Amino acid sequence: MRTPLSASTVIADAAALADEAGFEKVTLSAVARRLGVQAPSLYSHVRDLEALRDGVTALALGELADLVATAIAGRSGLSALKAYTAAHRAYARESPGRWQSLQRRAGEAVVRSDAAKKISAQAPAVLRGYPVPQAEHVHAVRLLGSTINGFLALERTGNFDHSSPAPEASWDRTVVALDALLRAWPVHSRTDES
Amino acid sequence: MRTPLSASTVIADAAALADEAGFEKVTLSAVARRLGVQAPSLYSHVRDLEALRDGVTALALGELADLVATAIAGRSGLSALKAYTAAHRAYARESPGRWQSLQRRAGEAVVRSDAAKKISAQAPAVLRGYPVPQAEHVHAVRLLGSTINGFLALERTGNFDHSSPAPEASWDRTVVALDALLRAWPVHSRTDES
DNA sequence: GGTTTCTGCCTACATGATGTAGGCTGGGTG
DNA sequence: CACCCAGCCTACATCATGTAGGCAGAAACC
Repeated sequence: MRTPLSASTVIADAAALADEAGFEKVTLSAVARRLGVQAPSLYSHVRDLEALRDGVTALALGELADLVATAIAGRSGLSALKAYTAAHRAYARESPGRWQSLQRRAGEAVVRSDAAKKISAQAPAVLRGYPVPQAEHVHAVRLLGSTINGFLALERTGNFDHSSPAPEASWDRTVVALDALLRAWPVHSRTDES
Repeated sequence: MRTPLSASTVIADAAALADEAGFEKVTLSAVARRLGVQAPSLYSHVRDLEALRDGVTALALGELADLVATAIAGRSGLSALKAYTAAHRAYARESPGRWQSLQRRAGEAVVRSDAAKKISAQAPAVLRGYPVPQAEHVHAVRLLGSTINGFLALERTGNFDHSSPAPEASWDRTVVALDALLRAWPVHSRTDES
């Protein structure tokens, strides 16, 4: 073979396969076929199937972190929120398999990765433009993540296919609603009960 | 064997296996082992693996629809919203594998099932207690579903494990936030741009 | 009551996936 | 020039899906 395989080559090809056929179709034999080698050859570069999948997850995490970072740089408030959400949605649309790879419990190594740290610092950064008290940041971040990921997941699994209008409009409404929610957050930040 | 197998027996056992080991572990051979029969025997009751999984999804859809129906009966406003969300969360916690089976694109038969129709009528029912204009119902329903499913998915995949406090508190905040959002909805229902 | 039929699980098999063990080869190094 | 070893290979064990066809026992029919 011209260029020798490497862990990153294999993982990159797995990611491409995921985007084309869905993350659940990522298989050592399929990747081997695409690379024109025999399946056992891959085990020198990747420990096992789980490691391959985790590799794709780590790759996707890094890519998404970079995209979001560029998108929200120099923005705040609604502008930052729109950029943040749009970046997530764009990634989910353009790299569906990679995005899928993020919707699962990944190995410890991935969870501890720099990309993971970077990503989890981005939502709080967006929140800085809103009057959400520090103590409430966790909750706001979780709400934000839940809504965004949830919307993209439902859209992807076809949950919105049997009602009109197109998800597009609902997405815009959702972002605006989140903005309103964050701007009005103090209202809900009572410390007694919930 | 004492009692002969049937489609429902097989699917029920698959659902039990899903709750114990995760939906992705639902396999014809595993179910056959649990039932004490040989794998090919199952093909008389279930067309193939996809049909088995769809069966579990349909089962879960029906169970969840019933639980939610009981929960929201006779309630409205925040009370209905709390019941609606709590029922979803309880189902996700107590039947994790069945809940997982709902987070995927299911076959046409499942989508067209009565249970599916029933479920998709429940969120609009909760909305009746809120001043959301009819034309905006779709968007509100989608937002509601996105946030609830998204939260449960992130919680399940361990996204909240590395920050405190426990998801519990964020969940309550989220429900309250959704209530506030729905009560204030008219504010966002401008028809011009988004 | 005996024969027939049919239902429901069986064995046998083809295919394709994961993962292990160990062999072969060609390009870089003493 | 000989050696070595990195990197891919073949061979194999195991387990999953799905098909084909066999067999046995209970129900149905004469």
